[in-house]
Amino acid sequence: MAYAEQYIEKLRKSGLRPTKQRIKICEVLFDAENTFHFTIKELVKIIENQANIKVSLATVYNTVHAFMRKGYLKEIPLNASQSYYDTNVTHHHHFFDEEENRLIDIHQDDVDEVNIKRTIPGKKIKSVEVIAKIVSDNQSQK
Amino acid sequence: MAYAEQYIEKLRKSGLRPTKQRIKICEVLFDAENTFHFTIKELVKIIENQANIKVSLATVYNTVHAFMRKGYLKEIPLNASQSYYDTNVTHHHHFFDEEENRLIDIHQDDVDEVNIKRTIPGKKIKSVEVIAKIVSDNQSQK
DNA sequence: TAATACATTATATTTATTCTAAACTGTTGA
DNA sequence: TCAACAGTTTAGAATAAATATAATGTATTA
Repeated sequence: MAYAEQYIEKLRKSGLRPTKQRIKICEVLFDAENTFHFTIKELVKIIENQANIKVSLATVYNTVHAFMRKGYLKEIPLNASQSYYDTNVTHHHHFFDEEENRLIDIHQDDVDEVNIKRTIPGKKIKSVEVIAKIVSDNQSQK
Repeated sequence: MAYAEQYIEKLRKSGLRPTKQRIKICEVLFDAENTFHFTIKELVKIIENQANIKVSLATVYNTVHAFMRKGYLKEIPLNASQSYYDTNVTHHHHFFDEEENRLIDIHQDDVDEVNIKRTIPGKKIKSVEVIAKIVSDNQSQK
């Protein structure tokens, strides 16, 4: 709760009113020592477990989208039934373990700069994401 | 229709019965001179427009999934409300134009090999996909 | 502190996708 | 060739994520 002030500041600076729901969501997302991945469903569950306040599903969606627009969160490009979000907004990539449905960060230093030689007239590259799908490495493979 | 024979062959080889619905879907997907991207909804529309036969939505889903399992199609990793599929199953990457909701192929030669230095014990990399999001390049930007 | 613009909420709605169970069809082997 | 079977198609129902709605509540402002 000690961090509430800085979240109020953060929200205000980006033109979002610091409501108690948004501050609570900030605490869940940005108090954590490490960045992490989540789905809306998981986020709702965390809020339910650690908060005394009730936050409606619509608010969670709205807030997550607002935070994305402000660059506090990013969406991980994955074809999953639910969207995955990342509190780590620095430039990095992901392994996706399809067997365990688990995302693992790949630090930027662990991937050579992705250099795309082709350009599209009138467009510029906003972001580059690498998704490496991984599966069990059964030794006994041909 | 001249290609029907080869589709029958293709389906049979992969253990799928060559039904008239599947052959029709093959014609739509693989007769095209160029590879292309599509959503289920778009595929249904194409089939409706160029076929005399009626194919139910469930069959389209089943067939697309069967073709994916066989490696005839692949899914493009994108957080979109609908899944995007690609008839180009060779190793390549994509631009995604968020403003126009448009996918553009990036040929493998236009991207340096993505070399991931990190490994996960017991796992091996199955596929590596690069998604480059592009936006309008307004000259007048700081 | 009143007015107002923005937020939250419960609920309904939308939409993609999956499921179901009955009817149908391609294949196999006699 | 045909019966039997396993795989397939189908319409419609079910599911679930995400979005819209509209009434109520709250932060901001002057």
